[in-house]
Amino acid sequence: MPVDLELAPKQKRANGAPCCEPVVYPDVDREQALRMAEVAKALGDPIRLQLVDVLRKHAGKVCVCELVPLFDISQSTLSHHLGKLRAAGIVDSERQGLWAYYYVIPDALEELSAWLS
Amino acid sequence: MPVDLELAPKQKRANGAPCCEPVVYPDVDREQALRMAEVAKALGDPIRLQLVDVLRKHAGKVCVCELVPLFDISQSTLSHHLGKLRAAGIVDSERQGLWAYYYVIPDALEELSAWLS
DNA sequence: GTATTACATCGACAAACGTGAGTGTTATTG
DNA sequence: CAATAACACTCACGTTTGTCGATGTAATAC
Repeated sequence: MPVDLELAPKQKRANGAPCCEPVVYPDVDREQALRMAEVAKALGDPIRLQLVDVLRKHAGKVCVCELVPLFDISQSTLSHHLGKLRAAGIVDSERQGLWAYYYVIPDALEELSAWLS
Repeated sequence: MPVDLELAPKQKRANGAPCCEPVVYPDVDREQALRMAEVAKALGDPIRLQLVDVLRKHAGKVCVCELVPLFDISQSTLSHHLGKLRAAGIVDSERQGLWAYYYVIPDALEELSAWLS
């Protein structure tokens, strides 16, 4: 919201004097920021974002062989993206014979989602 | 939610036959994915995430000179991060004499936030 | 006018990234 | 058994990233 608080009428500080006193501080500490940024970074690729979208909407376990034809990338690149999502703690997978099934880890997106709301 | 739908009992496809028919599709189209991934990517760095946190919570325009002492990075690096946030359409700035004031663009995070919820 | 401050931009660097071709591993089919 | 499918992993590549020091630009203070 463009509240347009008073823009503190600053003055150039005297030689060597400290600049503006900071009057605002982050509510989110470094630890939280690291966790949420890791999740956001993993979502920061359109293919990975669509992957998560598919997995979330399906709300079950999806075979990689169903994901491959949805995207215009090679199988190895898709595997790489799934690996990134797993490394970020967003998804996990389960082997079943020849097939691998991926699913979204419940609550993995919650902290970021809550912060954004 | 770990609904654990039936894991379709796949069978190895015959030589040359198409693999699994995809039964799931993304709800989010390519355009949306590109927009949201751009925002997520910009939030995918802990310093930028904290920057956005400060600017959002303050709900007004914040002078760069107040932001610099909050983080353990050089002024030029901070400027670089603010530039990235601006390029992603998350923040904008306003010059006032020697000082620059940054603020979050209303609704810039809305699409991503809604998708995550 | 001169000195100095606030901020953005440039140049450089190592590290990480997205991508595909190729390879390896394991399981299934026949 | 042999052939082959599904998937992850390795290697190589060009691109992007985060970082800092140095420089540029514009405005203020004296």
